[in-house]
Amino acid sequence: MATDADIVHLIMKTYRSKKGLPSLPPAGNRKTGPKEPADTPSFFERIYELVRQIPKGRVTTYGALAEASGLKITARMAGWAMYAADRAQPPIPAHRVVNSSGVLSGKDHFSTPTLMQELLEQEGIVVKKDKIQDFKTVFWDPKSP
DNA sequence: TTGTTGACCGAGT
DNA sequence: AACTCGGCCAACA
Repeated sequence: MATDADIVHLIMKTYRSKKGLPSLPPAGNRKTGPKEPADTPSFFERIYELVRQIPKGRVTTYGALAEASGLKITARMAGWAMYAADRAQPPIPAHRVVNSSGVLSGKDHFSTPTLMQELLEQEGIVVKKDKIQDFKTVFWDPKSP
């Protein structure tokens, strides 16, 4: 079981240096995306705040985050915020957010094709074919922590 | 202004 | 289980 520090270290590998902010695309597949969290009066920080509360070994969904935020935003907007997750400070455990089917839909945004799955497995979560097993058990609802 | 694009979702087939 | 489809809405071109 990895410590929080280990996890943060791994996630940090995907970060561009803070000073070189403009250099975004981690894997070269980023087309457009949200501006810096600070620019948008933001539900960004609100979402990130919730993501930081997800316990190790548990996951939640974009829709659950949107609903729990208390803001009028949709799951799509939560996903939009996660698009800039690598710029969140302090870092957030972005690997603990999956879609409502338990699929690792955001895995392409990590530094390697397997990093997201590896981080989850380190926390004891079983992933098969990009899908979380026993999703109901592992799911954590930010609305009722 | 309009059309297109997403780390989405739920219902339907 | 694996698809579609309509709704969603901020940012871009």
